[in-house]
Amino acid sequence: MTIYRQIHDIVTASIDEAVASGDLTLSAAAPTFVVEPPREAAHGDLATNAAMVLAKAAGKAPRAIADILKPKLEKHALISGVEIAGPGFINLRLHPQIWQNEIREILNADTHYGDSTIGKDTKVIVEYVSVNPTGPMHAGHVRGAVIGDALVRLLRKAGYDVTGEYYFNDAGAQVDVLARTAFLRYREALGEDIGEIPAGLYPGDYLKEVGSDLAKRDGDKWRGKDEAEWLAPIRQFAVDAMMKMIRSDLDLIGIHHDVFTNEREMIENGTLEKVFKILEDKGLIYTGTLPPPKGKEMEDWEPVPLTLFRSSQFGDSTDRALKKRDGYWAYIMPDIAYHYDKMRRGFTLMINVLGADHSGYLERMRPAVAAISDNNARLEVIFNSIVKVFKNGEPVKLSKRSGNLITLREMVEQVGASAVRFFMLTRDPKSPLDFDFAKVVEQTRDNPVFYVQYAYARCSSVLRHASEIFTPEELTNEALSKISLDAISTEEELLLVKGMANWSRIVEAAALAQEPHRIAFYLVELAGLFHGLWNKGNDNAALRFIIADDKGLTLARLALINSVRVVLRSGFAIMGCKPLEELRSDTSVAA
RNA sequence: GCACCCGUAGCUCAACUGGAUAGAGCAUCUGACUACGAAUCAGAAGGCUAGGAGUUCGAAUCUCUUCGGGUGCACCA
Repeated sequence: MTIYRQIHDIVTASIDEAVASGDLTLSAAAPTFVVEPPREAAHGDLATNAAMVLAKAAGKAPRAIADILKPKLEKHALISGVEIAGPGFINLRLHPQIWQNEIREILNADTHYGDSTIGKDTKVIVEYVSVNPTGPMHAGHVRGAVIGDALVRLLRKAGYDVTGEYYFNDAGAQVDVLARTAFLRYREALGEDIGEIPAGLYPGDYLKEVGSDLAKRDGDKWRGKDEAEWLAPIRQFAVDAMMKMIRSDLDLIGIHHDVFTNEREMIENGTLEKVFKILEDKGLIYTGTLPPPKGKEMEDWEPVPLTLFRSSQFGDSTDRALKKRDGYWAYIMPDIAYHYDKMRRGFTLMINVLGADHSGYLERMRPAVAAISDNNARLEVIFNSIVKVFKNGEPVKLSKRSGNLITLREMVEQVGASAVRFFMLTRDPKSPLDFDFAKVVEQTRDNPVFYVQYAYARCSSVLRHASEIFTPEELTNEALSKISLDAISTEEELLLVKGMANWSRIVEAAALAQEPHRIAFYLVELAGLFHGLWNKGNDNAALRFIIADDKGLTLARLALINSVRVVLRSGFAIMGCKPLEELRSDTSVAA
């Protein structure tokens, strides 16, 4: 149990006690209150707003309620001081042993430290990347990929039952274009001069290999044949090749989805008809005419009766067409069917990570999910804004046409997977992000990636030195968790421990908010606490971690060091970054 | 026209989802290396949280509104 929860229980008990003794009368159930670290360290170790939120139900001023609770809290063994401050905050001071024990907790739990169970009854699917299989992953895809993967890891740590999924569209017009380009490359591989790739097809060289592989497999079997004959098999071949390429790109940054789902299979096995029938049975389908689109010049628009879904009953601004005028499915239908499939598989929380250019998606899909699940499943979308790429301080234009598109591979090769991942998580997904190649590898305070890695490397450095004095057996987490930690008592040391004790709260808050970037901010903060403590040792040799003539003190401080390493590793694990033991000038920040 | 997102120190961003005196880094100014790695640390200065109104014990956060920026708004995929 975390310290916060222990204290929360104690406060609850003191409220109950006050009610039982008649000191406090509540006209309603006690509302939820929080126990959290105060903004100002001078206010104590923990603070609660309990007295303030009780004010209404108790019909008393917050400070008066605090006065009633204060003596009851003071009696408690864990609490060394109680102060009432400001509008009615109750500030608590805890005995140092609490924090010393927290170090033991960390050492014992190892990277499971901070694990939570808040998600244990929720089956959640995170759909991310989902890039169409028409080319390699490029810079524009990386942010969403990293956010999605970090979210999967974060939710798992918070106890959710998580599936990370990739959904690819292998049934639309784009993959036909892919197939035609592949066919051209195939003819090229057979020795034909195909000239320039015509506009509208995919110009990239990556399809040359697909063409030659196809020639290798099938010989000249398709040459001179009608498109009707070769389109389907070559499309399949090309899509498989693209997915293979994308998966190896994703592997470069450590991303491995649990499930890959494709659109074609869903269309072919009749899911769309089935879902349509379900909506029809619910009375949500009718034939009608949509108003003309607003804000766009539509010269060829004319009112046409279409098969519509009553999505406005579920909060949409308009009903949506499910069939085109030619009677074939509208593009939204496979999406609805896909989300039906997610529901059928038992997911009650569906999170999609999408680029900000899909902002209209949520308005359309939420009603559909509500309708097919009878409001039992919730759809959330994390929109991530564009990443502006800079090289040598100059913005790099990303365009498929001009061919100067920066690939994921290029990014990873230049700065390393860990640095790419960490950097992508140093901002709220909604804000635009500048990715400057020079900045990401810069070894200064200004670069959060470096700053956190440096803290970890410093910890490791101390342990390397310590291993000259102590045996490996003396330095295991298990051994260190058993020694006396009374010596961990300076303000800076305790501040660091308090920072680490926050880890579980950060994990829970970040998971509930579905905001993995908070982990990055936390790590930077924790690294700062550590660097601060380290420098005390520069000012005063008695505060260094290794004190040659005091083995007991040194071991206690090594326990602290090890616990810092544990928490940093635990955080890195969610970020998907590899901690570095050493950062020599001849090695990169990147891992 | 409508919807969604954003607007916080000169710059880049936080603020634990309604809490106390709004915090960090960069840049500016002061200080700390016979190095458990100073690639760091300590300090100073910097704010009408875009403007206005409301909700309540309490607002950067919630509501309304004005302004400014981004994205999207088809039977396309």
